[in-house]
Amino acid sequence: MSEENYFFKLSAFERKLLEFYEANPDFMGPESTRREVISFVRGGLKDLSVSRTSFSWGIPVPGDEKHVVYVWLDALANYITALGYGSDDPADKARFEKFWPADMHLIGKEISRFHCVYWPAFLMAAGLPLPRSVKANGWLLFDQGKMSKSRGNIVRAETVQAVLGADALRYFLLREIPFGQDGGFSFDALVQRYNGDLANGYGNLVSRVVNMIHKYFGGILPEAGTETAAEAALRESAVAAIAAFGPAFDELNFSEALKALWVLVADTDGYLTANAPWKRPTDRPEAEHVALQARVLATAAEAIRIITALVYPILPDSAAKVWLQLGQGEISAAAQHAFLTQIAWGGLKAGTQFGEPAPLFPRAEKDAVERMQNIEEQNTKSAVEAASGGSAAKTGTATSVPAGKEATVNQLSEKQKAWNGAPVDSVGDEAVAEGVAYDTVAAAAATQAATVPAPPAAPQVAVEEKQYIHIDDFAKVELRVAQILVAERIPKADKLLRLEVDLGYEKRQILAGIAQYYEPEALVGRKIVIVANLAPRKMRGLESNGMLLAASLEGGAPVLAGFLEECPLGARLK
RNA sequence: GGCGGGGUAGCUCAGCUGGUUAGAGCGACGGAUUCAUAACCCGUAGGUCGGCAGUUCAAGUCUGCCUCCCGCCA
Repeated sequence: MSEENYFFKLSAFERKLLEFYEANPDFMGPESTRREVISFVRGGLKDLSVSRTSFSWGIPVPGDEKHVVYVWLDALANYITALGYGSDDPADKARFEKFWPADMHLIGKEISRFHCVYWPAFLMAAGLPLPRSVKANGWLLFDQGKMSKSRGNIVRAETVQAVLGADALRYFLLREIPFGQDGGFSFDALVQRYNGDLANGYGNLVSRVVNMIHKYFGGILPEAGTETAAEAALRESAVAAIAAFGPAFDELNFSEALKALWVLVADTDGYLTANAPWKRPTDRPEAEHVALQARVLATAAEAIRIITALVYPILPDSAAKVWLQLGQGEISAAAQHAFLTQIAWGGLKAGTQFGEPAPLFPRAEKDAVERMQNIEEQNTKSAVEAASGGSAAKTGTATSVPAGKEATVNQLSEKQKAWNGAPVDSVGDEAVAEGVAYDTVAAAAATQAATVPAPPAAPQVAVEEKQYIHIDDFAKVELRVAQILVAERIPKADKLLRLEVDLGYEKRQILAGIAQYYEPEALVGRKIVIVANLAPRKMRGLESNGMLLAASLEGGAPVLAGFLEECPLGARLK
């Protein structure tokens, strides 16, 4: 078969590209990718076919519309056209000026050629600045024997989030898998990391120190007093952790950064045990013991403060809790003022009122793995059902999406071995805005971690003009007691839960936007209040008949309405 | 088939320009302890560093061949 194509004269850029790589050693990473790409270019570049006439879907070539632009030329160009390149609108132009060149394209390693060779050549040809760097991460592989029974051997981020929390997933991906390398994902490994590093390590350390400060000093941070050799050693350990963490993080070497930081966790644990502030030898005078307790606990708390500040990008939810326990307020505010990047020993002030101790990472029990597998299995089943009939569009997008996400998913499901969860839904948009290409969940998590989370919106108290309603208006609302029979997550919907409730006289399906706050399993059997005469509505293809009542807090978790005494199903509230 | 990256203790990985008994964490086992999330602390566990050959006074660490895994390309 033959057809007429337009070609991009890639061969003309061979030398320029090699010179560029030479002059910008940090452009590509990790090192393996860099070598691979350079060696590829040295091997000679052929001109690249960039149009097709054999089909019509795609963007017509200007001036020769029987051709459509084919794959990588248009795909890569999206990085800049999405930012406003080529537009006459001043706002678009300004946006392009502001965001281009991108600081980093974060991609999967299999598409490094397109981002490290073709894309720079296209930009050179157009006279545009090149992205400052392209970093390629590896794959997440699945433990074959364990999970790939049915065809759907993917794991969704929500599954892990539901059982262990999003922090746990971020931590696992960034700690377990050295950047750039392939890494295996398994629920066992995840739980092992979670229990070992988070529950037994960081979480337990925070717990013992905060508890003792409450127990021995009423929750008020005591004055550390004079430093002894032991405190000096811990301080030096903290300084070393700070020094190691930043550079490793900047190089995307998250696993090394975390490893270095966890040395401080272990040192702090060891320091506590060695000084045993909970035990007073009989020959130690009371006053002396109190001084020791003060010194040891204040020092350990300071180490925790350092650990927490550094780990914040990776464990944002947990770090925020610890920050409160340390009496430091909202960590997002500290992050905004760059307090966290200027972290140095000695930030805690004596006299600070500590918050209440609260568990950070409850130890995962043996059933955690099973629970995640069950959730995943159910999701897979529903996904398969939902997918039947809607696969036509898939093939088309697989070849034209630049970031490789769709392409990746397809390849993986073919090969039945890689893991690919659903990224948090906001990631996609941010990726475009920042000119960052996403690939696997690891990449998404990595970048999420590298980005300081946005501060929560300021609490808003709605001041509304008071409008009275008549009793008849209220009577129109049919509130009834219902019991939840079934609760399950809906594939690709991170907020919605599908509930089946029993009203005594009938059963019905209700969709509720509480998936981020309630675990489906925990809801089954609960008696709740629903609006029984709300007009039915379809969401995600499922019909919702009614709604459930919950106290809703601005930016906070909802609290389902319930009863203290027993009451029959279907009973009307009025 | 071509190019590139990998194969180090049960698991996940460190090991710079070759140099004393090959390391860390987890897991396992033994001990100690109770502030803490059956957590923490201490100690033990001995892996022919994928295989073979070579260079060298000396090789996971350099060279060649082989083998297995992975990516890109054909």
